[in-house]
Amino acid sequence: MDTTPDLKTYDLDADELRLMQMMKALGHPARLQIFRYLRDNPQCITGDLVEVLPLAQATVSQHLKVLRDAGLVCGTIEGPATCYCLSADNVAWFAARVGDWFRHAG
Amino acid sequence: MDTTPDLKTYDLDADELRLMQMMKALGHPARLQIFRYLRDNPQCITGDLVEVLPLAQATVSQHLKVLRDAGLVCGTIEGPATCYCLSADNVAWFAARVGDWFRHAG
DNA sequence: TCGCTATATCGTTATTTTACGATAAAACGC
DNA sequence: GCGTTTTATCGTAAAATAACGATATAGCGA
Repeated sequence: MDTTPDLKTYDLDADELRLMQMMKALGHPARLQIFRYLRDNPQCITGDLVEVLPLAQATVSQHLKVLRDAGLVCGTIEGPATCYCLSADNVAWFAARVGDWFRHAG
Repeated sequence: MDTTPDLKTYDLDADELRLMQMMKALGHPARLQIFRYLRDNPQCITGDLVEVLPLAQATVSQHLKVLRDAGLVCGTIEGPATCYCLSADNVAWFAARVGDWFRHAG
């Protein structure tokens, strides 16, 4: 007899989950602002972002973690501060994948 | 004297807000699955999606509303059912905008 | 008209997210 | 070592989201 459970298998694969996580990360105004700031001001530190955004330092740090976990941003310790920049490869992957996924969809 | 309030003006413009809303809408597994299904199966009805997804009918309908509000999907009444398909123009806009926004960012 | 089908919306609960102040952790100058 | 600076993390409260069953709406056929 068949022991395989009757699961619905209309699932997302690993790449699609990654894509989804990135879109979820960017689907918040503060995080899109952070992303834009890093795009326009490479190599800035957390304090620069705190100054620009209407949010507490803890909140900005939390949003940075979401962007880091999504792989869109990386921070390197620079003395007492942390220097952030976009993760070029992953951002390029994101842009390319969105192109593949959506461009010929309409 | 200066009566303008000292607002932080590092805001998102209308296009960026629209982009954000679209990414937010797609940043959920069920909605990305719905989008993919509509991409691969144009002109399907709500019931088809309910059959494929492990969610109740009400929940699928709610997700469809989010996608509609984001402008990614449109539904037209087709007899007793509703026929859904991707909003070609807006999806193309999304793909193009992501390209602009992210491609030369890394 | 009376069901029957398909779907949207309502009302509610559980979960997740967001935001903050307070507190740790780490690097540097003195 | 001792402050100072900068940032991450913790703990928590408020708000938003996700999911469901139940109900309303609308079209079509008998």
